[in-house]
Amino acid sequence: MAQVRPMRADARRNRERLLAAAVEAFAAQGEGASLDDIAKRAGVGAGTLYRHFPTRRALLEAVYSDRIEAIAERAGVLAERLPAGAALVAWLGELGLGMIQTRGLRALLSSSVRGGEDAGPGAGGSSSDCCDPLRRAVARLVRAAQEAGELRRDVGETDVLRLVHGVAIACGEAVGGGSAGDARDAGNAGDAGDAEGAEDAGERLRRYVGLLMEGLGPRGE
Amino acid sequence: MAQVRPMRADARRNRERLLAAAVEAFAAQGEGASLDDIAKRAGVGAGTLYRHFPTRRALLEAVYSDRIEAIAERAGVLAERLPAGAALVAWLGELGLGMIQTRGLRALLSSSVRGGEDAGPGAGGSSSDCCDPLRRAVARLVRAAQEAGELRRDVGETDVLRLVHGVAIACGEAVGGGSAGDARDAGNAGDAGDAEGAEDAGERLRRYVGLLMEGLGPRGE
DNA sequence: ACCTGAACACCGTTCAAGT
DNA sequence: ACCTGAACACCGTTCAAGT
Repeated sequence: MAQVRPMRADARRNRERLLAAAVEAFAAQGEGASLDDIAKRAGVGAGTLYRHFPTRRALLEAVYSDRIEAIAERAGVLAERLPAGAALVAWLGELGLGMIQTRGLRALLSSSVRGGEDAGPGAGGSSSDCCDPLRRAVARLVRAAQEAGELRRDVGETDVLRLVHGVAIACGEAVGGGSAGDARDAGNAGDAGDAEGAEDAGERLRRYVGLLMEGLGPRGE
Repeated sequence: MAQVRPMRADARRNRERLLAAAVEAFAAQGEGASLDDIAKRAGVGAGTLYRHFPTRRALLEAVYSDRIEAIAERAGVLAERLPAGAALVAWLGELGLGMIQTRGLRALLSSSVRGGEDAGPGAGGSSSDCCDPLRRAVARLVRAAQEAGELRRDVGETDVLRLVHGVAIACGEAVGGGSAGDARDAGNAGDAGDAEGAEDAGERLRRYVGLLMEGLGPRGE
């Protein structure tokens, strides 16, 4: 499963450089950043990028897999410290926050959760997916919350993951991300009686996750 | 505001042809369809496309504005026939269905609802937006539902619009859309106890809107 | 075994030249 | 007043030639 022979020194170095350039590029330009540009900034030929990362998705995964695993591991911590329902809410908040702060992360979960589309060319069955740790994490939290009677039993992990993803999309970009044209707190403020003045994406996320969880609570079960 | 002088005959004809080609292209390839291709299929030069529709968004709006207005008008009909809360739910279902069936529609509402990003280059303030009819429609339904005590008062039209948009994203593509590689009912079925066998995006949408509305109901107000 | 960079196909956008 | 299509800059991807 792991590399049998260690990589040649120059290959290893090029890989590092590519990853470093990609981190910067994705942060600055979003998940659609020019691959050619990344190769150039890394000081390697375009072919070298493709040799190490055959698809854009492969590069995205390499860049964000650590982050994804870190988020997944938070599930265990929260599950220990909080009652099942609260742990689920808290974890969904953290996941959502990660997604609104990091476009690349959102793109990755997006293509994983929506199935098909662009889940990678080699995705015959479900095979393995960099978001599997998130899947496992949410599965545990969901099951625990259901057993504690704090979550309706007719929703699955995929439902929850999908809904959080949707909610994160709904919240819009976090400010200070990097794109041009910030400082737009006006927008549609003073709409009607909207509780929405200078609220930012993070606050919105918390609010929406809260609403969602009320809908997910055990009704007249 | 409207065209002062009527368009020259050839210009008018080219416009029609472009629109027809765009409808087909967006339906087949999604909102990212090649503009060059659209011009070619319409039998006009690339410059002509840009003369009539200076941005991709302008073309999208021209293609889908009728559809948007039709959806907005449904709000009035539903408001007459149903209690306020039910009317809102039904209308959100229709809007969501439109979005999961028509990628171009989703793209349009997306850039309108998420503010910023690509709301068009000439968007200084909020100016006018092709989704304004939807805004007005949802505003009426929301207000009515709140006055009837069937919707919490701390959510605004924009919240509701955003949430439906998110839910539609969460549902994924409708089958039979046009993309390659359908017939994927397996995917992650048999997950755990997931109520998710061969469920399609439409059913999911209804389910999610239902969940959402339970969360939006007046809690212990 | 790995790297380079030219080559190809494609796309969006502009603009001088036409009618 | 409108149209055409060549031209330009850019991007993703491949592959022969190098070391």
